[in-house]
Amino acid sequence: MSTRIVVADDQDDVRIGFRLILDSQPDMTVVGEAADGRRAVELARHLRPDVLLADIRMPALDGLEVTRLLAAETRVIVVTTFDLDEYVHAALRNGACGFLLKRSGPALLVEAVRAAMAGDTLISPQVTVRLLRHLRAAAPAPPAEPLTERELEIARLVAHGRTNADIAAELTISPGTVKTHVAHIQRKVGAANRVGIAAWAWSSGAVGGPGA
Amino acid sequence: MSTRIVVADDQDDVRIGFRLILDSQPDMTVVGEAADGRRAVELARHLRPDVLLADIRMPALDGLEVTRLLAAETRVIVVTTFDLDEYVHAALRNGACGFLLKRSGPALLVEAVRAAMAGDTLISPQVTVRLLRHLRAAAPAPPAEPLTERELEIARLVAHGRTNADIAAELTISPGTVKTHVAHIQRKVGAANRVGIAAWAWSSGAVGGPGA
DNA sequence: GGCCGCCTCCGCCATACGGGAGAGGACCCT
DNA sequence: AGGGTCCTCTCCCGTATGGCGGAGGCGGCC
Repeated sequence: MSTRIVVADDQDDVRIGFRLILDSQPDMTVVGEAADGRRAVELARHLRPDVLLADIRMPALDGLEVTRLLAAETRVIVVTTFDLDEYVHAALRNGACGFLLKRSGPALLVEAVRAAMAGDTLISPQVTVRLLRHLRAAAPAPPAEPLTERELEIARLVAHGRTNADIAAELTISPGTVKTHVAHIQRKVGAANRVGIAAWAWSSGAVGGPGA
Repeated sequence: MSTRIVVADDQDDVRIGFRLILDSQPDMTVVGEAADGRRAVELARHLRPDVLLADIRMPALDGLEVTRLLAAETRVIVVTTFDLDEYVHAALRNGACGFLLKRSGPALLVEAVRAAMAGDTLISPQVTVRLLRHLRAAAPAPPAEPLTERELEIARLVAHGRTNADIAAELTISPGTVKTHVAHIQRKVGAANRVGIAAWAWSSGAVGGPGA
């Protein structure tokens, strides 16, 4: 069974190029093309392809909107020429299963389709490097002094907005003890108040991020 | 000029496989192999390859440590069988230029090397999907009521640990006004206190995250 | 003109928080 | 046995915060 693909892009030559690349794969078939966003949605709903490749800049409906509308029913890979941060985030937030730059080359295009089929997400390396800037930026700001296990535990609770009394109850210790821990954490991470602890925890990945 | 590569992995067959794949590329040459981390560092410092492929689980020194030691001088792509979150973050934090699962296949291996050479970062699609979990999870939690511009501005400042007086000074308004805004924000996002606002802001992408 | 949302400001009061200092017990390592 | 780290708890005090209600000015919309 071949992977059925729809290509949506307002430029004829791009669609032709994609079709050429994908059809040359033994297990992939381009079953439809759309030149604007509205048509892309119609086509996807009608043909029910396994994967939709959607350009961002399209008439009628842009690729990000198309992604939002179709994410629940079709795997959408967003393709674009411009690696603007807003695009990447909007695309992934809207449920895209991949983000490709047109200049990434045929091999990655094919791999992105395979990844999407497997339920994974391939992002162009040029884009990934920008996505990770935040993560890298967070790295050089680890606490000068590392937190102990208990402190980390409390820091996480603080970061979720729990009060000292709250935390004390949860850990079955005295509120005073929580205050002591919080004070230590503040000193260690250089926070002026508990919100500073929250900011540190969220930005350094101690919570919320994959680290949680 | 061919891309010079060193492969570090304690399993013979893995090294052989990588060498086979990479040497079959016209523009890539494996110039050395190491079976443990210490040897990998020595080899990299001696041969000065363009790219080092490093397994995580190795004797003497694991791939994450190797990455940390060499990141400044060599492009390191971390390769592993296990897509544990801690691995990914540690690797990228330590300066890796790529993160590959061994089961990702030859095409991605080659692409990862090319990406590293171009200063980009390729991450296995299987891993990316986990990296993005929090980003996706953040989307379905928008505030029931949307914040006004002013409120969003203040929410961001709150999320960074600023006090009301602080914020008032920055925006040249009265501290009382800030309190009013904060109270409104709390009600809208359903936070019991200002740290709850911070948690909302960080997790929903209003600040810090890619959304900022 | 009237309605409404937004931003701005005011006061009062109870509570949570942050700073500082001190201290005992459990555990580990030397 | 002694030193170290970590967790636990206590007291005091000043400030920041959160909850309450009220109010005026401004701009857009009907």
